[in-house]
Amino acid sequence: MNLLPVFEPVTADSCRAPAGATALGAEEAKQKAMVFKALADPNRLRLLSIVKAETSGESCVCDLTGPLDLGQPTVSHHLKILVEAGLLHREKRGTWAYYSLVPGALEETAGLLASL
Amino acid sequence: MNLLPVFEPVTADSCRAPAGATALGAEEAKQKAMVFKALADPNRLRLLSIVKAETSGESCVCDLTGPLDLGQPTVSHHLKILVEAGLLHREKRGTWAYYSLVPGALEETAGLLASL
DNA sequence: ACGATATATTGATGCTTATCAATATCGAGG
DNA sequence: CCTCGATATTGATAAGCATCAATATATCGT
Repeated sequence: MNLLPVFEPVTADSCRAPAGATALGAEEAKQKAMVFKALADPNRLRLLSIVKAETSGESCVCDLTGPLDLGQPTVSHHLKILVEAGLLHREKRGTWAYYSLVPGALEETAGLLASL
Repeated sequence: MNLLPVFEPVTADSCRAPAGATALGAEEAKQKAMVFKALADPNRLRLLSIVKAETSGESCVCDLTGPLDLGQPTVSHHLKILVEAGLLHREKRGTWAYYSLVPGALEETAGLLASL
């Protein structure tokens, strides 16, 4: 699952074109909404924040389960969503899984707002 | 409902402080998540896009119901959510309701990502 | 090979949300 | 005042989501 630009054939079924012709297409909107959906949970925002604050650039799940008041499976679930949204990168080394910010992902997401 | 900075007393119930001490607090995370929740729907993104694309800076509901494949009450509901998130401004003139982008709101939201 | 530890997956449950149909409200014009 | 048109609200329903308990998987140390 990637977030590369998706070119969408302008489905010309819209009744009229009241200056909204250049607006976001349905498919494109769905893609962008997926990223914001990943951000639309307080615990996931905190996860991102913790990973970002880590000086080493990466955190293992054991470091993330404590600060949040959540069980380990739930944290694992949230991390998966963040990875699938393209915001976090997961690397497994031995028994541990290390999560790090995908470089530029937050900036790119901020850009989604500007290009609405 | 505003989005001004909220100062939260660091609830010192976290077991340890593994460099995550400076991370997002629970209350602050909930506030930010609320804004992203408003953006986490394809149709709401399209609504924002249409309003933004309008040269006059504002759109009435009748202009917004057409392009989206949704009924009028649903569009009204989505617009309300965007207003409550501080992203859209609503002004009623006569029978019509005009929606416009809150100046700087999108940029401020983008800033939320940078300040994670 | 075995037990211990870290993480992921599954299944279930309660809560939230997107949507619509029906109705209410509110302003304009006759 | 009454009707019409535009928007909002309510109630209901179905889909989605966050969470947990239990279990599975995988890796390390002995």
